[in-house]
Amino acid sequence: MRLSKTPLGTLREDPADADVPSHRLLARAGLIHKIAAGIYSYSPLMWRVIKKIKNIVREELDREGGQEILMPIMQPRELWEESGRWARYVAEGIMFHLKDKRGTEVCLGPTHEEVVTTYAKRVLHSYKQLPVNFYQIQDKFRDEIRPRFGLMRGREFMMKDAYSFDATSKGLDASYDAMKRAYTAIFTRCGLDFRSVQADAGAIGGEGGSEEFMVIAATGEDAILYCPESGYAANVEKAGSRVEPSPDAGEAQALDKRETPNVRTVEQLEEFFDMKAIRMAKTILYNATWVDREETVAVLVRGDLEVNNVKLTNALGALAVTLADEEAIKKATGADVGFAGPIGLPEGTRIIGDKTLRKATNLLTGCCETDYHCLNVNLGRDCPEPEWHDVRTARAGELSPDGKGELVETRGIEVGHIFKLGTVYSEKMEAQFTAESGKLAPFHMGCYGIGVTRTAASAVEQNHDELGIIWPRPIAPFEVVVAVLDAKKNDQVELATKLYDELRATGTDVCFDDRKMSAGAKFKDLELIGFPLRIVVGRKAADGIVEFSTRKDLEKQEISASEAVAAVRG
RNA sequence: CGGGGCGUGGCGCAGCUUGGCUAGCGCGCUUGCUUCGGGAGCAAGAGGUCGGAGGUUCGAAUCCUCUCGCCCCGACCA
Repeated sequence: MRLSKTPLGTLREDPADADVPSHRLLARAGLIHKIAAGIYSYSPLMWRVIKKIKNIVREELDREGGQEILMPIMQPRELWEESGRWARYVAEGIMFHLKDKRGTEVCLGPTHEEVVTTYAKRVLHSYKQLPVNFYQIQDKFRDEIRPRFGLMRGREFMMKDAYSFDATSKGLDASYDAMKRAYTAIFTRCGLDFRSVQADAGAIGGEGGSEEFMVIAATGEDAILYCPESGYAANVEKAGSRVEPSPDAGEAQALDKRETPNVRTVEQLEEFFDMKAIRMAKTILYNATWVDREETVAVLVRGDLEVNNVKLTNALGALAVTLADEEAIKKATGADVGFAGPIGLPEGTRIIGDKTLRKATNLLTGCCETDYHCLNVNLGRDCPEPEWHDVRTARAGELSPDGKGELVETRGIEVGHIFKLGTVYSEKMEAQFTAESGKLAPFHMGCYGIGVTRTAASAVEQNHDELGIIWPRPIAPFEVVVAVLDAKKNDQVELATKLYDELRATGTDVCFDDRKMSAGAKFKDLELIGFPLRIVVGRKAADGIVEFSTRKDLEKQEISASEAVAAVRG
């Protein structure tokens, strides 16, 4: 490709709406063009990047036995009623849906479990056909509450989604492991620094394990915790840890109500009673939402710890939880904010207790009365026995759940997510096959996603400097650029053209910067776009000398044209 | 959805508070001459319903109302 013939559209200034590096640089380099919030066009060069990522994905999935298919973007409501997800996705406002002129409802697919399960049901009838893994690379649509960060969180984006069908859960384990291998190979080949972590399965649901593949980057939207000693790694939404056990407070003693005027926070209580937070139980009221109802629930967590919303949502089996507002708190406790406690809540209020409090005795808590707290509270004696769950947020510095070392925190961009769905969808949608026993059995399913466009953005997020993008070679728009510095000088043009032709002839992924422009501007453009290797044909062209450099270190080497060819290919 | 901010040639912005004549600046674009290894100089040009609708006024980018869009901060996901 001659760069004189492609619209580069590089910008000298940062676009006003971009603030993370990948968004800023992709836009400045002219690689993406915004059409609406979270909706982009890709330039010819960007499309090459995406195609390269797609090809790596294809090769590695095919290697593990994946078979590429293509499923529709528009999906009928009935299908989503079968799986029971229509209401949830509509309630969460995450799905684009519309009616056709007859009033039939369809959605723009945010994911394809329903469609693929229906397909599998039609074409897979016997255990002899299993296992099988179907995948597609298709645009996905999600009505994100807040699209942002350019390609990081779009409303229309490109995703590879794969679905495995097995006869047994053991088979599913093997299919899942195969995908894990494929994902590891894919992100390694893309040249990314990543880590796989245990994850929450979220709205996709399912009964089995789930892991996310995270590209390590400071601007990542997810916090992850890992243990360098044991290799344990998890999204904070999911992460467990070992914390200092609650101190032994002895046998239960008589409840002791104390006046605590205007003492509302854990810090104030520590001072007022000269007692550590670890001996207290915070009572936090949440408003939880289910498909058909809303309810205020009380959550008890040790004074020195924090509640994890995702764990709480899962514990309740709710769609979502939000902190109760002041009005709701007053209504539920009959007291001012800061005095909620397990004692004195309305009859029937669900109380969730974090497991760290299970054996604790003689706690300090609120008691739903303004300006009072209680000492020697014993859960189950002074209030109904809480439902015990792990609803606590793990933190860096705490011990890994395996006890082998301390947890360290870092941030990551979720580029891949693999799930064991089990039989949830196949049962709901009656997707069955004839097993070896001759009886019908539901498929054991797995589902596996890769954000293709997000992967491209994360590569930029992880590989850039103040001058621009530094594409990893396997996914660069072109691996090599041959640039004529002065496109009006015949000797330069001749040598450069010869080099370009020669490299092309040997199958090198090379483009030719034959644009007539000043040298400085040309360098800036090429550095912004980020081709990994550069051959500059300049004033020494007559002697057959060119300049070779890599985008990464920009160190220039004057070598002969033939040496340059060797350098590129070596 | 709640809170904050912004819509002015392709991009980045000024002008708006205190209405006033042909709406400016930088980048980019076109043409010519010069320049030619780190975003060149000079000259001449092209390009704008000031997001949209309604209103106030002799007069609106500027004031009022409505509306659409975009960005940033909070709960979801690849």
